[in-house]
Amino acid sequence: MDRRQRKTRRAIFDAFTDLLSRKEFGQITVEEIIQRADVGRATFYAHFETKDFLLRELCQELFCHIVDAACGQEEHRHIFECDTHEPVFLHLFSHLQKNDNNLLKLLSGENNELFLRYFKTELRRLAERQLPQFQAQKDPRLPRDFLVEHIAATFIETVRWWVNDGMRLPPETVVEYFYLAV
Amino acid sequence: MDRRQRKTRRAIFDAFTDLLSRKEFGQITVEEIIQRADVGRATFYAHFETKDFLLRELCQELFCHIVDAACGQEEHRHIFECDTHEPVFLHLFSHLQKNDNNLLKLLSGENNELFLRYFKTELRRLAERQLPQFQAQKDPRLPRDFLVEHIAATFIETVRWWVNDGMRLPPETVVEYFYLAV
DNA sequence: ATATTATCGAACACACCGTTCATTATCTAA
DNA sequence: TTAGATAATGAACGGTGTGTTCGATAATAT
Repeated sequence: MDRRQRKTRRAIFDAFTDLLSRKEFGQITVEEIIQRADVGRATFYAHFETKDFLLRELCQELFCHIVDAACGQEEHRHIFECDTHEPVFLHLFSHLQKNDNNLLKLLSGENNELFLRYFKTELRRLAERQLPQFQAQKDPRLPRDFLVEHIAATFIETVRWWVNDGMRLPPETVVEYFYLAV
Repeated sequence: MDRRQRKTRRAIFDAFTDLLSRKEFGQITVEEIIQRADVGRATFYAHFETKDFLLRELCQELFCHIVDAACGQEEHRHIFECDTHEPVFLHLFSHLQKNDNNLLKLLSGENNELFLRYFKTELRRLAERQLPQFQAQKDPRLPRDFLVEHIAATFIETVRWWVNDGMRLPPETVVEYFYLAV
């Protein structure tokens, strides 16, 4: 990939995450992004079809890494610090607490449908892998897909609750709540 | 209230729910609403500050009724059919299945943050009332507000799962899944 | 019957979107 | 190192939707 492309791409990503830390996704305009990134309007659209695609790519970068790291698939570069040998979900909570990237604010924000969809998609993948561990505790009458959905949703709600509270609790406590709830 | 006001208000509500059954909330424009409602632009804004406020009022009408009916508080008019003596959550599922009003499509749609917030707010109210029934089954270490949040979220996710599946299952089965999951 | 109040309709300024294009800068491969 | 390819620039454009304004008109209440 051309160095010029990499540079503008990074500039846009940086400007975007910076803006995300200040205001709602829905309130952010392409105008603002390109101004902060110091990039031409046409250039932005040469890289991303719309604002939504920008978010999608950002999320994919983050979630894919987090979940794959949690699964012990170390094929991705480690931009984030993490300790791979903790139990999976604890690892996730730690990871989220360590390198927030301002993305978690999306969880408690207003117009974050897209963000949550991407997050949930990755969590479903994870829940699928970890399913036996939960099936053991739960009633066998529950349909498999229902259970997967439930685990993913409960995880997200737990994170949301945690974030709204300012992430004061240590990951060890939160993961305990998660396991007690789910 | 002036009969004219009631008429336009109803016209707008009708046009809006009609549109909701066809397309995403985010894709609906004020333009479309007033055209379908056959109402002047200025008139719309005389009634509702924005599109979001319109949704809010619609949701409040529906959810307040449903939850209050479920709680046995019969102070509201009964626009919807319902059988008040079933257990609360079963009652809710039945209610949702009976008079969909196209609102449930919002649960599985794309840009429904607002709708979900209103729904969840009402469900928290309900969960608060029903809390003892759940606390008995759950570990006492779980913080009260965490548990309330968890119940509300699990209910919504259950409904969402049900709706996405075409609401094929009878309310009795769904409520069983809900109780097994939560 | 009259004063009030809602609606109309047309226009307005505004904000943002996504695209186009000619020009300039930067890269890559020979 | 140079020639050809590729990317970024900047300015402008048409389009769509928003929310507001205002005088004129029609329905309502008392």
